[in-house]
Amino acid sequence: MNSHFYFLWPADLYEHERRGIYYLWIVNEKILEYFLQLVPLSEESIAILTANLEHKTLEKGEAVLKEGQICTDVYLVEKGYLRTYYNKDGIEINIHFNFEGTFATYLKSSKVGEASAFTIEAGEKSEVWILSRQKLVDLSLLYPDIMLLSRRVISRILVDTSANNSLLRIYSPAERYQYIEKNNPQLLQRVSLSHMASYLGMTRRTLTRIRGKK
Amino acid sequence: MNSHFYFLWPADLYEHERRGIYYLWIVNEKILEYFLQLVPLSEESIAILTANLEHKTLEKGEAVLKEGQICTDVYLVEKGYLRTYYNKDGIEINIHFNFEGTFATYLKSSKVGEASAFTIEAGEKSEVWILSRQKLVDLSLLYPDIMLLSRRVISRILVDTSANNSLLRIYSPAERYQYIEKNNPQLLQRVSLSHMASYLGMTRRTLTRIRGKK
DNA sequence: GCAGGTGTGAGACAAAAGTCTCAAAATGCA
DNA sequence: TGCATTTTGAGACTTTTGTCTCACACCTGC
Repeated sequence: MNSHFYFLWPADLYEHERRGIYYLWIVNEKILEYFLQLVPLSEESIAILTANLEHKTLEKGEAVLKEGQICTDVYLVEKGYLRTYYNKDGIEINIHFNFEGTFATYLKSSKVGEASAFTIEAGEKSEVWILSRQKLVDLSLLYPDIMLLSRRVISRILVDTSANNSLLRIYSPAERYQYIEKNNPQLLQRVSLSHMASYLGMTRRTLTRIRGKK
Repeated sequence: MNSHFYFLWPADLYEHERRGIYYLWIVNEKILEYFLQLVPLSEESIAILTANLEHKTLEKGEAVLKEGQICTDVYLVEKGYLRTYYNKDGIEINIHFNFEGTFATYLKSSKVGEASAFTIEAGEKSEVWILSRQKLVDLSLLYPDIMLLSRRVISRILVDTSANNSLLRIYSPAERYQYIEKNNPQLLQRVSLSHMASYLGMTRRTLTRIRGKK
């Protein structure tokens, strides 16, 4: 995709370029919806955004971001899910799971450029769309609706990741499991119990004990 | 403070009004610095912002936001500290502590208007400045630098509150204590052990055991 | 169908954390 | 200074969670 062309002269698109964008629009209808759920976008902004998305197919276990790398992109999950984990002495501790329609990135002190403490990889065979954070900033300066979108995306990521912030503090292990069972059952259906255990801040043994008691 | 006057005709301030603002500016030099650390502001924006700040002195245990209330403001701590806690069956579980120069609010799904699950009260005798979130939004539309400020404030709050997000998941109780000891020692100096315990996701007994072992 | 990898459930024991309690220490205030 | 309140440290015991282990079920590809 010749994204620079769109970036520099968005108003000057040739007809065949427009057709190209229209084609993309059809292909990524679902993805577009995810953006439009956050904020209404003009046709031009949609074209620019779509042109700047990069598609990637990930096999299970394939990483989009590895520990120590610098995270320059935002990942939007189309299919499958991304698993964010921390490696503690060879043991993976799951921090977050991103399912269809959600955004993932490594945000630390809200700056681009800090080495990631986490690895983000596909939990199952997945389709993701990659959006450069720098490009998002650049486009924000030109398009007010993209500025809004960029705020919402980052804000959504932060709210999502901190949603379970107090879970471990407030609830007992059994209560945490019940909370997920009630509020996020798809987690239990799609994520293995071993992964759930570290996500819930307990060992696999404790988790099976809780499940057994019911 | 006749904040509406400034809000509607910021450029038309009378001389004595300007003097009023100048006076405020002197009084809140420290507060102003907290804003300027986040983003450079024009003199006009500073005047508007300062005129829209409301000062409050809080006794220890006095709340700025109670569970069930709707949080419409952002609180900036000048002196003392704010304690955010969740009430679980009569037991207070501490979620966050806000010291001098930090911002507190109840952010849930980044919307204004959801009843707060937490109470925010003074942990010691405190001086706070209150800024309406709605006003921040309104001013953002008029002043680009306040728009930036508003983003930074919210983003700062989110990053701060989610900084310890993975602490409970990744570290053992003893490691959590050591982490705080190393990265946030003022917490241990100013917050009582009972409050620290629930913040660290353990009981007071466990915390004293950890401290005793050193 | 079968071999090999992956995920799961549970027993046995060890270790850690929680509960209840109370006396000592620290703090605040008149 | 002295009294009342709050905060803390720790003993004794119970309950929960973790560690190590192994057998079994379930896929998947050959």
